[in-house]
Amino acid sequence: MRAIREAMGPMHERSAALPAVSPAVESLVRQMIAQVADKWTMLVLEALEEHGTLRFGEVGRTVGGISQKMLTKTLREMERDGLVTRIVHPVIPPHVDYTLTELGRELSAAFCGVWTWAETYYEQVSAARKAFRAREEG
Amino acid sequence: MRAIREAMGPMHERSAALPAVSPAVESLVRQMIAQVADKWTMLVLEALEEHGTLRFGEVGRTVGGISQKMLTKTLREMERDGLVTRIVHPVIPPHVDYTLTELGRELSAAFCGVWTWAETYYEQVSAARKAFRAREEG
DNA sequence: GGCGCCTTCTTACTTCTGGTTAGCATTGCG
DNA sequence: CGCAATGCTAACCAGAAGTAAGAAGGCGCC
Repeated sequence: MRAIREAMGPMHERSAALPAVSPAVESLVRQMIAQVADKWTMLVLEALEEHGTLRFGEVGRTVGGISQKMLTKTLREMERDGLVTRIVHPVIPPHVDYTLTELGRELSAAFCGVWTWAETYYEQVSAARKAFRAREEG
Repeated sequence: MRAIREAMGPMHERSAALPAVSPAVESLVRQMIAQVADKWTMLVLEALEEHGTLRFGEVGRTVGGISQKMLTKTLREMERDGLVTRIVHPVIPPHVDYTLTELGRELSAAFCGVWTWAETYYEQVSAARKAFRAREEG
């Protein structure tokens, strides 16, 4: 994710003609989008939204297919951004609970539209994909 | 993105207890999310939504900070998934126009919530980030 | 006529992210 | 004793993304 190209690298220097919002806000929002528009973040968000509070391993199993490393990293970043609270119960074996914050629930709600879109249009998308393949092969 | 771990690799094999939807649909939707929840896809989507039809270079400048390689790849995938139409005017120098399809506009609308979230809460997020840094350093 | 420009896209080469595997810490249980 | 359970880290490696350069080909400039 690399902090949105820390100086807006190649491809010219951004068109000067942007909508209304201030460039600073625009840049911040883009940073957030870049960090939040991550596969694992979305999946973890949905898992926690659906099940309430989950332990580390439960999040992993619910999300499915995520490595411990990425799960740790994703949850850390989400905690850092105030999307989840992380409660460590100092027992052996370790027990850590993750819960969405209000901010996290809001974001989850915002992503809801994307989930709905995916569920609504996945047939159209796979049709488009098939047509595309046929077009380029034929 | 790797097609949602082509066999749901590590971290056990998904919890058997999932909501209502069929596992096949669930998996397909996850694939789509994984491919569509990409930083560049979101940014390109927004650029095209906002400006209507754009040429290759214009998309790049509007998005800002994207390499030509990734722009080509992203637009190709979006075309393949039926999100944009790609119209090549066979002139020299080359001239290629990109426009959102109805499907793309729907997706853009779905992402609108995320943009709104980001604009609404970026102050809270940066506050949370600052607090987190203070907490872990102090 | 030769040179270079324009724009989109491709092709090496390099850097960085993410996955895999192994290990640590610490208590209880067989 | 030794091993399972749980959250997390470290080392290593494949694959993804960034960088830079080139190709195509008609047109303007000298």
